[in-house]
Amino acid sequence: GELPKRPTQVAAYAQDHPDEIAFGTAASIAVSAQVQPSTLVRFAQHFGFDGFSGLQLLFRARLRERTSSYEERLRTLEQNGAALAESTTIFNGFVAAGHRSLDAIAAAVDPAALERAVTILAQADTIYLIAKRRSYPITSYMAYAFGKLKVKCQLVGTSAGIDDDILAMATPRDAGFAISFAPYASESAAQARALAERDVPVVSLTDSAFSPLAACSREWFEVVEADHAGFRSLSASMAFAMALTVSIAEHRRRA
Amino acid sequence: GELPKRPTQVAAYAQDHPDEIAFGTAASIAVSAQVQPSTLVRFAQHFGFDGFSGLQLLFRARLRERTSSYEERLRTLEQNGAALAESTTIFNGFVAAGHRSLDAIAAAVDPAALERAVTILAQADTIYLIAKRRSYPITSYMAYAFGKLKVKCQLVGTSAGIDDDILAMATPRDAGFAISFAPYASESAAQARALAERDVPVVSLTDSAFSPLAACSREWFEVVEADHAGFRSLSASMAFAMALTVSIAEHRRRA
DNA sequence: CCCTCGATGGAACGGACATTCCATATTGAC
DNA sequence: GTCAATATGGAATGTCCGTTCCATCGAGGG
Repeated sequence: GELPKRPTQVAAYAQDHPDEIAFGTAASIAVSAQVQPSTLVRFAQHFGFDGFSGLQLLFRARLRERTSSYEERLRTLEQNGAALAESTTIFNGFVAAGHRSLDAIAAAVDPAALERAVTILAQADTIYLIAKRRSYPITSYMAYAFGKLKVKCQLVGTSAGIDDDILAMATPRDAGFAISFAPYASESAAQARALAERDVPVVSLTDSAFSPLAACSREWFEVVEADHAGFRSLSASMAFAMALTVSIAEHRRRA
Repeated sequence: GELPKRPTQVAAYAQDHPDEIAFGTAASIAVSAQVQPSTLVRFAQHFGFDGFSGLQLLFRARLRERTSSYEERLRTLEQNGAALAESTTIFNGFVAAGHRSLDAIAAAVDPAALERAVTILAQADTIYLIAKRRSYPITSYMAYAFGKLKVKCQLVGTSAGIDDDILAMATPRDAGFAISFAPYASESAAQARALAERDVPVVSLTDSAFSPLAACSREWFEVVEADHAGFRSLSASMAFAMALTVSIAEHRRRA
């Protein structure tokens, strides 16, 4: 609905700074939003609240629910710690690790670099997916998705022996996507380097700047998977891999 | 460090109800924690704050950071909506889908059922992992992890033809773990049912009670993966699979 | 051009709040 | 057992907050 000038100003401020509404005082918010405290009260009353405090309660409740979703749940569970079955503790650990990993990769990925990587791979004739051991499930899912999306790709690392023969067919018009985490499978690094030396562009996903993959890649991305009990969650890598896969398909569809 | 009685009481309350500390007033918190308001002030001052308000500010800041991690980030990004590269939008979508999936599975898994499933699989001689298509990466990672953990398992669905021969070797002393999502690969369902009919206990991960897997499983778990652009994230399934894998290994180690 | 009605700014008010202070209780040492 | 030091409860206090009220402003209609 339409509102007069000041109320509109308040509404906009509330949208942009919900935390401020939740935590601040009417006076402090009034200064920030450049209105009078009385305007805040009138604004709240206009929406059926008794006064500003009522509206503030709503914002606080919303904030409470937000956080109480999984962190709160974990905390509650951890309180009963000893009483919990070991499996549940482990499960919660992996769920939490997944969340943390996703947060980490969301913060780490540079949008511009991602766009460049998508462009490189979208222009490739065939995409060679290189991964061993615990990275393999990721390329395996990518291969499945690429198949659905009608993007030509070759999964490397599946059967013994013929990998290098397959990679030998790659030309500069193709591209490689390599994944390797510490301790880096030397095979993957060698294969990626071999492609790079023959001017086949390589994009990679790894876990540090010291990875051998970083050195031979046109674009590379860092993902630090939070681990639990020594095993990584793969949640973040999966999300990234899927984003890359779908983006490539989209890029091609439009081209 | 050690504290007198009332301060300890306050500390315990603060641990259990951080939101209350953040939002409430000294008076209301005093009632909830069954102490005097003055105790709260003294407690805060004991930790170097000017008064209770200082401590409250800390709790509010903590709450702010929590929520502003990924939800806030998404909101900020979405505001610039059109200006963003398509790849970044897709990437954010998958990260968000991952978070949602993890939240969903955390809420859906029954700890008791998980513990029963772990017990079943831990007692198995060999664990047969059944999955096709987009579920395959999950069992593929499980097979890798089981290998590391020295748990005997057989990955089914990898090479053509010999699957049924491998499954024919399963006895009631073994167990099966099957994953299938809609549209259910009929092969997986048939293989799981075949095991069940020969009294081989089966545990499964699927996405609805109507799944053919649910019918033939001793224990089954529901995971609804949030999707983006038609592709599921697998984040939740991965977390669950890893929890199951590690729990089984732990269970065996102690037995 | 003037009148009316809603919007706005700002001062005044009442209440609730955090804080402080002091009397009392409790603990620990000698 | 006594004393000192610390912890605790509860009332008093001064400040800040949300709210209300009123004067002024501006827009739209007659």
